[in-house]
Amino acid sequence: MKHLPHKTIERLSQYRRALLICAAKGKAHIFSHEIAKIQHITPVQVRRDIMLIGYTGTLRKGYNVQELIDLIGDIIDTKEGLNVAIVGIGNLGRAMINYFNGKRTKLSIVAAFDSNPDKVERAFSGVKCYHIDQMGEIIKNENISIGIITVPAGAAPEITEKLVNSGIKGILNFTPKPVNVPSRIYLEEYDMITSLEKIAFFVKTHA
Amino acid sequence: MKHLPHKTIERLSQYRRALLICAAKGKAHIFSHEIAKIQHITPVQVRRDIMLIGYTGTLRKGYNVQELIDLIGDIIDTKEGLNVAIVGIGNLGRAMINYFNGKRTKLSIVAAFDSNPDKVERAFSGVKCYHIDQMGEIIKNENISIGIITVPAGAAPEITEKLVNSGIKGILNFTPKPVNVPSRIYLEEYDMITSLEKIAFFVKTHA
DNA sequence: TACCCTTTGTTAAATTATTAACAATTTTCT
DNA sequence: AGAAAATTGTTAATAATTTAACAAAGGGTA
Repeated sequence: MKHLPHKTIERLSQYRRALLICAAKGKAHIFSHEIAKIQHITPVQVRRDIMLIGYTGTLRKGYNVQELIDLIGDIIDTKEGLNVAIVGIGNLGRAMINYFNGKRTKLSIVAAFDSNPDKVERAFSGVKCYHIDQMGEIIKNENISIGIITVPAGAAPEITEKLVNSGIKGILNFTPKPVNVPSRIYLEEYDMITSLEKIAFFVKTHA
Repeated sequence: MKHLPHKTIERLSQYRRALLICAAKGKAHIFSHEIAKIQHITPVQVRRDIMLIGYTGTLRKGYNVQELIDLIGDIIDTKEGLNVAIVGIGNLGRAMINYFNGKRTKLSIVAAFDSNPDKVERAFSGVKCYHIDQMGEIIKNENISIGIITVPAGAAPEITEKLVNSGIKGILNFTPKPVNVPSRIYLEEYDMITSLEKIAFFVKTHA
């Protein structure tokens, strides 16, 4: 299989989540237009994405829900799963942990870090919190490959550097401050304010 | 001015934030490559975005920081500002409120809603929480145009419907469940799990 | 002055992403 | 059997986005 576009990867993740819900309801097959409806996109796009991963449905029944779930899993997940750490146990950090607890996934948050002594050595929704200075050690011992940054913006560069030095492979930065990482590390950044300002712009102009 | 691309709007919001920091440091002028460095993009893209909004820098000094901030404000903000409500006072909802409190911006979170009686009538970081049943009334009285959904996924469709019926203009949905809105309403959705799974994929394939 | 360096503004090209179009296939109905 | 309807898979077309290329301008310097 050749390159899968970034956007396709994102949609596959979302298809899988929708499919898992369908599977739980006992639905065995699904049509492209049904998936499309759930995700507010076009059926063509769904078929195209599915084509790109080399799966084939049947003409009258559509796609086999479980097969598609499994195939997307083969593409996105690693067999053993990946371990995740969260840095910064504020409201956002706790939200992430809670968010994850329900889901069954190949990604597990296995450690948290914070600089506040009141938080270290405590567990948050089952995830133990360590002091930031222990980051290098824990990340290596626990084989953690992804770090989520949910600290205040000012601390982001320093935390990023620590994560990079600890041998992390991917980073999700939720602070509004863009951070720099070596090109071997995959970086994703999301900024809530930007999302809101974008909505504001379109509300304003569409009015 | 003609259509500004979505991506340009997102970047303008980010440029402005970077520029505000520069201005606070007393920097009066900035080059496209400096902005680009901060945002990890190319200088050409910065110049192109700035061209699209009709601003012009000077050849030897670059762009005037304050002028650019003001112009981006003219584009993104409304003069009087927009009011925002947050629905669901869990960790994520509180994170959003805290996030906003520091920033000076034309968007203000003026109300929160929750179904938990222990939370209603309380204030969270200065934002008063009402019962969900009061949504229609409060949104009209407070002239709220944007709603942020931070409830558990299962409740998302019902909350969305209430927001729509209350006359909201834009929605930011943080639940993993895609919601349906009439086309007159601007909808933005963000799903943390998708972001993480995307990172996982690239960590896996880039290894 | 004449040349070099830097930076903007902008057009053109390339790339990426989405949408349209449609042949092929299977089922259902008459 | 033959026609009609629905759906997939795929190629072609379109649209959106990014990147490249480069002329023009200004300032420094020998």
